[in-house]
Amino acid sequence: MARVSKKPEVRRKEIIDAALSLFSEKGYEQTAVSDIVKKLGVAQGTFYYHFKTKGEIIAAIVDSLVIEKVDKARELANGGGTAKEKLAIFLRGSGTREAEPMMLGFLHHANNAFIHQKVLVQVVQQSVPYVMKILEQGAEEGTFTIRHLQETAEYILTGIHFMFDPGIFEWPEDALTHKRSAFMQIIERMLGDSFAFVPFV
Amino acid sequence: MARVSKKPEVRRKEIIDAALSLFSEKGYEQTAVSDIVKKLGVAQGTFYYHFKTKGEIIAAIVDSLVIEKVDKARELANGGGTAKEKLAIFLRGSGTREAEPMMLGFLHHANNAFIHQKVLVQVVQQSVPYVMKILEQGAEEGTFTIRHLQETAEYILTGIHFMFDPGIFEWPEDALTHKRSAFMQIIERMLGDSFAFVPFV
DNA sequence: TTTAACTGACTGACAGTCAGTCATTATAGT
DNA sequence: ACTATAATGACTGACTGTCAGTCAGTTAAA
Repeated sequence: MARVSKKPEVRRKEIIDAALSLFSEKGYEQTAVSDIVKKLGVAQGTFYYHFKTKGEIIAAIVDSLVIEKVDKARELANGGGTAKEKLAIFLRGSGTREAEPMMLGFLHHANNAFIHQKVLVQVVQQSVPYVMKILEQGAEEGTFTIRHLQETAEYILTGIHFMFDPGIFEWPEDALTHKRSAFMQIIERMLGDSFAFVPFV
Repeated sequence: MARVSKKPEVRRKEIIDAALSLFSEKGYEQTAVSDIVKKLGVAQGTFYYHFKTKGEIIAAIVDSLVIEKVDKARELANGGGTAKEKLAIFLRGSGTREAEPMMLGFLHHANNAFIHQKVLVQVVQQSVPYVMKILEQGAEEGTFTIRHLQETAEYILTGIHFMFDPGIFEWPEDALTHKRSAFMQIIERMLGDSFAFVPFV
């Protein structure tokens, strides 16, 4: 075969892209390394020159997904607006078809559940500081009163990322809108948002 | 080989038990069907006489785990005590070493993440009615005031089962006690528990 | 000339198959 | 009641196809 040498970074990216596309179609388990290299027109050894195992390619994909999602949380926390607005945006943008670059089909394939879970746990844990920042801002603005800052942030993130992820809980499409607004209200009360809820004492 | 015929229910149970024990040691992926039948001293065909695929044995295991956990929620909901007490018991009993029969080692093996997830989702969804019942009781007792009954139950269950499951989030042992009590307080406020929290208005 | 990227045939392990075996149980003939 | 015979269904184990991972050797580029 006509042999082409490329810089490792370039080849790695090619391999990752091809893998991602196949994982989206067939799922991780159902995609053979031989499928990936066939799609690229390289030998199987090439794959193993750049990646130690088939699983290692997942680590690479997971990392890039996590970074992307956590970045959004950071930007939101550091951007402008009231805490309440930021939180609403955060909720609105979760569990939707958009937001994902092209990984959507890949992550939500039933066979990739465990990768999905890894991503979510990482995203939740790494986003905690940014949500805490938003909550602190809300406290300063007088909108929120919070006792357990970190745990509250963790719990909100868990709700957003696990409950509203279409790959975990598969809520019917029409129930989602209602669920999301209910969730927003529940969280507002959790945050002691005095403008959102007056207890009936 | 000396051939022994047994009733399918008996054989199935034998196979499930052997599989469970091996999954605990080595994980699901790392256990070959040939390992399972070797342990039992039967032929490989016997396995495939009783189960269509290797994966099917998981469905059987998952089902029995789910039933067991959901049963506990139902008993709690139908038993005696105030709603607040019941909720406390529910929180206390989650994410601990005990409570599990022998599946512990099996579910928390890193290689079984996806089975674990299936169990959790099923448990959450099937427990919702029982937690709702507890919340309704709390409303009647005047302890709780709740707007979105179902969503609140879903969110509480998600918190309990995902956040506090040692196989998903791996919190350090000493942080757990504090986290659990913080979680209880967050939930009490979420439920508008007027005896637990007075907003600083 | 050296080195780093690449090759592709090969290996071992595994999930799943299948044609056939044997123990058990039901039925019929005496 | 007491066998012979048939039918059933649990069980066998050698076999197949597929796949992750290996490695000794090849070639393009620096």
